[in-house]
Amino acid sequence: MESDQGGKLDPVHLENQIIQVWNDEGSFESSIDARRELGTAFTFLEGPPTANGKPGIHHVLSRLYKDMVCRWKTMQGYVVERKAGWDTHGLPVEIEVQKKLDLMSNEAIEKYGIRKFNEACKESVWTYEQAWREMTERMGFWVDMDDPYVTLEDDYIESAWWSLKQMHDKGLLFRGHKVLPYCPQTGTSYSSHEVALGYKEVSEPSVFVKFKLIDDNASILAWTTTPWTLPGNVGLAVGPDVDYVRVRVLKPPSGKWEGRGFAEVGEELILAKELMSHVLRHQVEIISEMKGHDLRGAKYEPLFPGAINGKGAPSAWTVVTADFVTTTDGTGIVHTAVMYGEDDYNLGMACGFPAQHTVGMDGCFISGTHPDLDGRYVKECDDTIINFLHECSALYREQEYTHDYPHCWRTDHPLLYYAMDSWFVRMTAVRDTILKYNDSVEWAPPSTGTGRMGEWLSNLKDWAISRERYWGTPLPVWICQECGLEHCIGSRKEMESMLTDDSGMPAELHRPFVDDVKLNCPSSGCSGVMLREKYVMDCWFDSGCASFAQWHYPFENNEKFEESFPVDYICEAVDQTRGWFYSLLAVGATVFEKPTYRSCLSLGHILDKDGKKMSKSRGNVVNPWDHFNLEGADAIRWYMTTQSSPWQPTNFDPSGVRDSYARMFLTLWNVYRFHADYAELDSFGKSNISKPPDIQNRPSLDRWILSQASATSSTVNSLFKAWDFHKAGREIERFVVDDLSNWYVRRSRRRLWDESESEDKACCHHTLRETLILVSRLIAPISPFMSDKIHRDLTGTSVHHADWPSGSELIAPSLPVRDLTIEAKMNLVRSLAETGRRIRVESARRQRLPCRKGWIISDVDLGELSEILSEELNVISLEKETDLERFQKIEIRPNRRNLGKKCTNDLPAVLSELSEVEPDHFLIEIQAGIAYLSGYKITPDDVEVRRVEKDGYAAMTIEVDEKDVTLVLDMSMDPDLMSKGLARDIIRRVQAKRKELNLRIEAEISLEIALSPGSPALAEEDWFHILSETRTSNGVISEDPTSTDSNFELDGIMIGYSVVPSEH
RNA sequence: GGGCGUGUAGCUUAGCUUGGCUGGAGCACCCGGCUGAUAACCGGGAGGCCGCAGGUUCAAAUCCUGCCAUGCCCA
Repeated sequence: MESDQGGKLDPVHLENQIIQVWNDEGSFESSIDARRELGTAFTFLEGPPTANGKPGIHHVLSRLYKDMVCRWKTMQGYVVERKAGWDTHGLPVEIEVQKKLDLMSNEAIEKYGIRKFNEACKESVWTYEQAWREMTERMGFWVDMDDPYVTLEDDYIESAWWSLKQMHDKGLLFRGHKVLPYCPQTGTSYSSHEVALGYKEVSEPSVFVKFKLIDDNASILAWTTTPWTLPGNVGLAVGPDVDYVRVRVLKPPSGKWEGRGFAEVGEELILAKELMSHVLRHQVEIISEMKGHDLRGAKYEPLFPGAINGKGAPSAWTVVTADFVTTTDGTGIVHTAVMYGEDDYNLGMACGFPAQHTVGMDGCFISGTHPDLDGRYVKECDDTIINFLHECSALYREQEYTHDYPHCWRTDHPLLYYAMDSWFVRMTAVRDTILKYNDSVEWAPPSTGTGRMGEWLSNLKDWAISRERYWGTPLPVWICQECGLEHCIGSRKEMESMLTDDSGMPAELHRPFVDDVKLNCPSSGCSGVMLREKYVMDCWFDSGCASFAQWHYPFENNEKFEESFPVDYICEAVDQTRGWFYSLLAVGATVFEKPTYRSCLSLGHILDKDGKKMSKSRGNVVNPWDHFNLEGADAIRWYMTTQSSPWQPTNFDPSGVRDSYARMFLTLWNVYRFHADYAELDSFGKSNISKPPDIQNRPSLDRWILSQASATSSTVNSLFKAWDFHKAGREIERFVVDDLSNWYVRRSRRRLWDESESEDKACCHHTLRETLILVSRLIAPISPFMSDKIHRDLTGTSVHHADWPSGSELIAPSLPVRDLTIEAKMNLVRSLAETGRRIRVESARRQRLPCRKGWIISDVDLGELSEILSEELNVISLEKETDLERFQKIEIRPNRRNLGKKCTNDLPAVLSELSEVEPDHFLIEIQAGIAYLSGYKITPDDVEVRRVEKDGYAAMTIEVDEKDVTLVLDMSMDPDLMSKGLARDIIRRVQAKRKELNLRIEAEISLEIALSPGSPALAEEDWFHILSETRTSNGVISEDPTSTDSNFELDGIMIGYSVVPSEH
């Protein structure tokens, strides 16, 4: 045990020492193994971070809550294995490498070589692995980083392949299109993240186009901001319940007509009624009105005949209804080109429109679209198209339109929404199941599950899982070049069995190696060769497989997987709702027909102190090491836990970490040091602990703190169960600071000064030790370092191997019994002690100056606690009293409003007389109706009667448990009290000096006190008290306070003192 | 543009589900006290258009609508 008495806490040193101990002892592993005999697992699944970014303070948050719950569950007796994981695939990695190698297009990557490119990606993935490991260890997150799952490993990929095959075999995997923002210059489609990088405000031509109906002389008016999509037009969408009108042009336009386009007098147009004034520039008459669904099925002439082959698609070039049509802009009729808009594509699929491209992957019109357009870049054709429309009388108006439009962040070209070939998992087929599974998850907070996740799931769309990228899990689908058979490979073994003679097993399960693998077509009678679809998979698919792929299931560890699925607990920030939280549920529902997890804690984000998101570009990312190296990890963890609920977005305040350190850990540490120092003096160590005295036989102060500790433990357990970790932390902090430090230890200090062995001292040692052990267990999940230091010093074992005090299903509770009576009494005592201090402030009587007497007017019997209270109040005797009026007198005060009306000009005289009457007597006269002042009759309405303390008393009444309790203090003064007060002031100064001189508690001193002639007389008894309290072996009283080393003023009188350590 | 959150004292926040006491804490600040008790503690003070604007109600920080700011997700 350390013996640096008065030594300062060095949290960084303490924590690093504990880390060393954990490493030396293998504490993490043994904390798991020690629970195996109970045999109940609590399974945690680590959401894999990517190690190609530097870890920031926001990463500490999720790792904290992962760790906290796992430690807590371990203490409850569960076997909690924690395998680390790394997410290693995906677009961000590619972008990083592309930037580094200056490969700004797919063409450039392929020219550079996929193999070399992917090698660079693989390397890049580990850039910050070391930084992550160090952060993880330093913050005390116990997770097995030596045997992590890694999504780029062949074993992991094989498991992912296996799961995709399960989906394929269930008929859930299909080929379709997905409309994505696409840059023809770089040949890549973009994620929303990348799209967000490139929004720009642009002005472009928009056009109102007349679609001539067949067998009717009217035209339907539609509007588009992308004229280049018009050749691909195959339908017009109207809102089923929107009101439309058919109008006839009456006159040529009156005002100035800008740009191309026109309408003849007598021409008939159809558009939404609400938008007539917006759109039309002619005077018209309404011929008829109709709803959108009345227009359904109307056929019209294609603008670009031959651009799209409408064979076998009877719905092509007809009017259809769609719910997404609104009348907020345009004409209320939406031009639909299946391949160039998400709504368009979905509508096209639903209506059976032909799904054909008019634009190639190079961004140019496909040959056969129109002689003037073929082979030209679409964004350069706006003018040609508008001219063409004008010439064939299909243009009503053109209009410049300004809007935000996404541009390529690399080349600055406008992106095209483009239907890319894509592979999908048919999530729509399992929507109801997955909703049901979601309901079974215990979400914290519940609103993330019902709201954000529920909302998302009920609008579930098919999952586009293929990406035209390079660095990722390759899509394991091969297609026969002869018969078109699609085959999904589910294992390396299966692949090997189907290899063609001229192809071998790939060096690894990545591009470009798997691209070269050719397979024999398995369908009978076909001898075709199968080639792989050259896609990689969405990296969310990777992480969605974590529950089984981390174990290489089903190729290995089947038992391990089966007993850990569904997992009990996952925890990530709320942005993972549509990310990992979803992909886990999606894979679980489709492959295993089970929810993947039972409970999910979704955390709020950490923002900077101004509520702004932390980002590298803003430069407001907080480096966790700034605090690891200052207040320590415990303080950061405590701050994060207690600051707000886990799901509340929190503004990170560095001074909050400091506060947590100062208030919680410094206080706890000093309580612990107090115990440790005296335990050492008394040889009360872990090796020779006497049998603890029965709690019932300990002093009431001890019974009280143990009862409070017990109450706190139960509360904390309930709060943990309800995911209210913040409230639990605050409750522990309140207990440690208010109950333990500021009351129990302060009140017990004197008990341990006693140098002789006593029963009372033994009780105090035991009580403090037991309470500290309990506290260290309660805080262990939140702050694993200091809790372990204290627990180890007190018991010789790690707190992380200890049992949670109460509320476990596996372990019997171990709490001291509650004593509600003593809790209530102590509560009263503490309230009265505070009341006493307030009385003294109001009566200007120093705390150190004792009062002769105090009285409590209450029916509660404080018993032995009465002694504590009299010391706190600094009264020589404290008595119980029933008669409050004994200390009171009445005062009669004028009611100026009433008296003023009655007496007007005589009021001053009346008031003067009133101030001189004898209140008791005058009150009787008022009540009898015979009271007169200056000839005016005084009624009860004219005065206010108040009860106040008699001179020499001060009192205050408080309410405790709905009952009034009054404290009265005797304010009288005499030489004896003055002497005692003086003695106490001297003691306090001398003690401060002893501390300043850094004297050991038992060190003796020589003391000189210099009392000025005017100072209160110091009684002999009080002088002896000073000598003994300050451990003075040689004391003198002199008269000249200016000749001593130090002096102070008391009520205007100078007092001097000199402290000299005695030689040994 | 759509969905889901957040907005309370200089800072960090409780209260909002279920409307009703004087909107409660902590830090920082000021005054006082206490201390062999620490960057601690106690008493008191100052500091609030509870984001803004409407509405419902006898009564709104709380319920409803719109707007603003901010964050996440989706476009």
